[in-house]
Amino acid sequence: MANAFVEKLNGFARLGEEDVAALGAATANPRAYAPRQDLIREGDQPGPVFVMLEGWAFRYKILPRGTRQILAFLLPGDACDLHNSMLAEMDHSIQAVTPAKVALISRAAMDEMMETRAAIARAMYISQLVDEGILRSWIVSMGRRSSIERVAHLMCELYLRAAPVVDVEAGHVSLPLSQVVLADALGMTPVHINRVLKELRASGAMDIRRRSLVILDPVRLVQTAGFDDNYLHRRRQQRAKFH
Amino acid sequence: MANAFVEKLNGFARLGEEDVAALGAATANPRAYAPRQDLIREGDQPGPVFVMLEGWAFRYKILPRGTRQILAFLLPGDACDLHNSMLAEMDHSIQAVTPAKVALISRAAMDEMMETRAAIARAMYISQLVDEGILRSWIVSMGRRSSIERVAHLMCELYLRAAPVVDVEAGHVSLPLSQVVLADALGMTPVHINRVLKELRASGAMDIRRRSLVILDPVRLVQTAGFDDNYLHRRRQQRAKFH
DNA sequence: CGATCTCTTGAGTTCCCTCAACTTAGGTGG
DNA sequence: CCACCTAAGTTGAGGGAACTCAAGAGATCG
Repeated sequence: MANAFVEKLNGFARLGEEDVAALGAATANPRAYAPRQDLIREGDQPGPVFVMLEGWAFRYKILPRGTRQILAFLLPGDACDLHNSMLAEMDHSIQAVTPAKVALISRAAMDEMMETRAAIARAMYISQLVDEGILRSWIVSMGRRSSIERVAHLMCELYLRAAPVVDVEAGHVSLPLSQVVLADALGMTPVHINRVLKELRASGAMDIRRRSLVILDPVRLVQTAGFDDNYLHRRRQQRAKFH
Repeated sequence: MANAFVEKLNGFARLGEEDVAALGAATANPRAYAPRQDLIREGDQPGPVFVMLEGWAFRYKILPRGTRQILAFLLPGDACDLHNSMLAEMDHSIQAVTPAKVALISRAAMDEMMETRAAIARAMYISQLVDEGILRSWIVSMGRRSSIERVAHLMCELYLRAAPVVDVEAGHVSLPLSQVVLADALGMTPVHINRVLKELRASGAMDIRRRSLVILDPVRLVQTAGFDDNYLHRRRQQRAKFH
């Protein structure tokens, strides 16, 4: 398979050879970003579509008081909002977590692909709907789940999203997120995240060590999270399973 | 102006006469919904695009434990996800708050409009981006704002969104949301919402009486909310001001 | 091999929740 | 038009989840 982007889109709509070729060409010259480097900042004028080929990134926003809220994680294969360039300015920033390779597809090239390649267009739209579903699931988590449920839920989400695109062996997936990052994503403090992780570890459900996530007891984890994968709309996909 | 939908889209892209006519035709036969009636339920197969012409609704999700999280408010002029019909099933439900008039635009009719009417397509895409921005701002609120900031922020958002489409006189706008609904939207309990509203009332920033929102001190409200309207992307719009 | 970031643990505090009772408003039928 | 009924709003008291502050241990890197 050419790259994570192609792989992901192919999970949403059956791509033909020409589609794959077009996507391959569009992502042929990725740009490298260092950890903590911003791909784009709040207030910037949106330009090309970003496509993560390697590495992780996140969308985030800094509040007046200096606190940070992470809004989404971008994994290999994920693309940033298709039509963003229609807006006058970004309302949030995007930053690399790990060293990352990111393809920049110009507005014109993207438009052309969307017009001439129906399968790609379809896959991109579905992908965007899924991203929105994830946003909504985060709102649900923050609003109505306890901290332990919230952490467990995010781990379920990230496991299922990461499994198809990174090296994974039986419930073991690399998770390059510090506790500070997790805290800012889940609306908690790093101190409390630490205690929750300890608790999840103690319960035997999962373990996070050296930046990798090991799901020891999938059933228990899904149960404590109250996790239902319907919002990821993985019908057509080579669904990763919990173990 | 024909209706709230036309008015809203015209705020995002300059519509021509033919565009307005096409939108008018597409929304000519709205369906009526009663308060608490679901427009569509989680698990249903998505069909036509919903367009709110009159009344308020919200997206929501019920958790296994029976708690509810509201994910977004739909005001007159708002449309539900353009490409939703590509998904196999809804991952959340939508319910009317007030008596509502809702146009149902079939997938085919919508596709045709998007293809032939560039201004409409552009406005719809921008509208969707703004909706996503609102989702993200809710995540920020839930994650990093105190309860009083959260309430104040939602009031700012709803005031600016409602002002263009409903009867409003100098900081006074009708707000048909019970405290239970507000609580489920903000991830709090009705009891606490009540106390926060009392506090906001006492501070002189705003008042909610008989289902209407009165913004008494816009500056103070915006300040306590830490509100910045950039995420609503109202550049081209007949921007409602706070008073 | 010091400097810095990340993680861990403890102690005390606060914000928001739970439970419970009461008041007010709105709507319906007698 | 009032009597009743139910939904919505209000207030108090007590408890608990998560926060703040603080300090030390463990990694990671130039």
